[in-house]
Amino acid sequence: MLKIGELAIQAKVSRDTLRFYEKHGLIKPSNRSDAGYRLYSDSDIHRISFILSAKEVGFTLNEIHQLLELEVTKGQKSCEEVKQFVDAKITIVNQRLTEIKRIKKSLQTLSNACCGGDEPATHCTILEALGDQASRD
Amino acid sequence: MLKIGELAIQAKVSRDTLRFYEKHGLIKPSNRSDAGYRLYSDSDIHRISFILSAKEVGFTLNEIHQLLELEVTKGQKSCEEVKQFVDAKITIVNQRLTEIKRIKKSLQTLSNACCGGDEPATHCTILEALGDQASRD
DNA sequence: CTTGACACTAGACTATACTCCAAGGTTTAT
DNA sequence: ATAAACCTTGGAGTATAGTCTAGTGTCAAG
Repeated sequence: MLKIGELAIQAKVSRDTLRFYEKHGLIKPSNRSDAGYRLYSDSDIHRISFILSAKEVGFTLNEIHQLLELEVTKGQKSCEEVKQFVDAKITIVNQRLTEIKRIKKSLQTLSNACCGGDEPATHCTILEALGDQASRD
Repeated sequence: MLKIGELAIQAKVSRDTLRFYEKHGLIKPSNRSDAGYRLYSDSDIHRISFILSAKEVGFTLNEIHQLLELEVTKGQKSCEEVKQFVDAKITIVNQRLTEIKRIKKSLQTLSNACCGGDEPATHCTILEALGDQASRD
């Protein structure tokens, strides 16, 4: 059982963020101490790690909440409903994946094409680097 | 030369968003009509498309501004400086790429593993799906 | 047995990225 | 020539995701 400060360190977020996530239904302490202190289990570290990953990938806390809710609605939602919801998310993730690869490529073009030595960056613009790809649209 | 409403349609953003981006230095109309109307060139469509892509990938408007600024600082920043800045962004993009693949995989696990027919989604939780991967950390 | 580090709640404040509104001027189609 | 549809600015309002403060309570070490 971890107190909020301990979990905060493990999960690399602030205590306030943990309380904020709780207020918005994303996490819930396993129980409370006599004094009312939140007590978390180790599995909460993974839960928060998931929240942070999903956030990084561009999901809002609301969407993440829905994803985590799938756990809670056990037996209430039919499998097909869950599948449809998740498949919709996969579509979004795929789009984002395409987009991020495009950006990565142009950043790499920019990084590679621009330097020989300490020359001024006369031709270094992302839009030029991206231009190679834009013409492929 | 496009008026703001025309550009808005082409770039699939609102007029307000275009004015907002201008206020924050991300775009600038090529010139103004006699009446003070903003007039944009076709290249602005690509610029906005870049902004939207970069945003989707998780860059803030501030970071995007910096990326676009590389164009403006021609000859003032040495190539090495630009390269370092861009390489730092590539590192971030790579991290995000890893993260998004991880999430995608667990969403797919969730989608595949959970359904045979209309069974209740008893074992459908992302955290379980993610667990397979978490154990590989 | 008190001091310092930590916990609690409630609510105010911040940053980011829009989005909407008011009050007016311009353009265009009928 | 007039109404609809567009443009202008400035400023207010919204949603998201925290972050900070105040006032108070708890616990562990010296």
